[in-house]
Amino acid sequence: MSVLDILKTRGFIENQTHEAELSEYLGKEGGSCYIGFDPTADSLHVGHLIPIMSLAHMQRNGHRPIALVGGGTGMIGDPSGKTEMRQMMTVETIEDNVQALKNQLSHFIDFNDDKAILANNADWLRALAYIPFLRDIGRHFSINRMIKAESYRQRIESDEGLSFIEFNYQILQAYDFLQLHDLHDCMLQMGGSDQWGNIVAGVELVRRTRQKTVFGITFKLITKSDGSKMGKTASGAVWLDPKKTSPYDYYQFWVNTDDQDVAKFMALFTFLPMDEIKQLETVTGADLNSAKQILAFETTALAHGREEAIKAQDATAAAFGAKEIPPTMLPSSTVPREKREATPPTLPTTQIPKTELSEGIAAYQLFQRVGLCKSAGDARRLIKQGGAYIDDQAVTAFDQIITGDQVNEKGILLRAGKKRYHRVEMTD
RNA sequence: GGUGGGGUUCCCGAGUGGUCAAAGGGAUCAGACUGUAAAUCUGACGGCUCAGCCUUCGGAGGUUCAAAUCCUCCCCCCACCA
Repeated sequence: MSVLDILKTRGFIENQTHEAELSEYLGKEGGSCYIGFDPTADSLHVGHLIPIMSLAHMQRNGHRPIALVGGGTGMIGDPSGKTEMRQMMTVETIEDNVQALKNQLSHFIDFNDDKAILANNADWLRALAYIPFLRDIGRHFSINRMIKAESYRQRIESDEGLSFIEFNYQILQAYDFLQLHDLHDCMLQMGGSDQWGNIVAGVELVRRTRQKTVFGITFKLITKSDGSKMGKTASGAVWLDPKKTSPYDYYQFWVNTDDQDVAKFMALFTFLPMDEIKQLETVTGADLNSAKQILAFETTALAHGREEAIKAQDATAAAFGAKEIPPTMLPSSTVPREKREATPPTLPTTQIPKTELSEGIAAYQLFQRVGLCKSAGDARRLIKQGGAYIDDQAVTAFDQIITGDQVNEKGILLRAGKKRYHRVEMTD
């Protein structure tokens, strides 16, 4: 089974060029493919996992993935799918982001011994000479064709319009493909479905200038069962950077997957074998929770390492109760299945001086102070509605006084609702 | 540049002088039910030293006992025309 089939059955692929040739190319080892990443943020997020996982699949099947960071194109901004002009970024910011990207990608892809390449299109784009570029590359592009594309047309008709540099984005991206083809023998570009136009432009440019057939694949836009885009929560994107989204929160994000999405996400975001994932279809009701634990464990282990995943699992057990995971479920997963002694989770903690605590703090002020509630009024409401707990005891009065006597060696455990915890520690 | 229509609490959107902290919906947060899911039901949803008070309706002034609502100037957005 070639990677192409794997990606297809796991639900990655939306569209592709050259059905037969591409299948043949990926059927034998030693191929190469690339995906572009925009260095517009200092961290990747869950939305980037589809391209990342697909590169990882490529590598696992004997091909060499290339992650192309848009150090050059990031200074322009891709108009595809955007309705506003992008903010231009400084060179320094982009350099920082490129470094961060590589760190995160290396969790999924092995960059050692040139088994994968991190390329930066700044290397060739910044040195570009305008006249030769127009002569050699620009002449292959038709304005007529480009302005017919939906993404450009929208922008052209809008009041802001489309600036000349943005208009060149597709040409530059096509040129990237050409460069990677020349430098690394790269024959395949993959990308989001909004990239189809840009990818095809690259395919054509290589054909015209090198008389070679190269390929393109676009990924499906992954939506949740309710139709919304996946990867966003109320508090924003779910980041791969542990400083921006803690491994525990990352794990929780996956545990909270909708029932209907579990199998789909398992196929896309883990490497567990498909025949085992298929068996999930017969799992219903509360048993699905075990599947979600596995999903969360596997995804967290990929992004943050096995150790962090175990910590997150234990913290989850402490907060929500430990459960055994049946050995028959996804047997290939190396998730710890036994019911273990729950260890206290590494929860966000606030330290409060002893002197202050001995005077006593009203419960609602405490909840506000640690950030569980955004205002005193918010905290009052929470308490009034019975959603505030201290050491698993519901707080009954908003002005209940908390003093140092109630602090044991572990501190006080505050809880808002079912899922939000915060620890208070007393300091001298 | 001209003409017309707008800017309301996180978002959409009602509100044309007092009964407006401002309808309705969405999002969100609690509670119930559950399986840390979904759906449903209930409640909350500007701030505070909370049966009271304070600050909000693009900005600055003004009229009035009283303004989101009326007047003046300014800023921004949208549509059509140029």
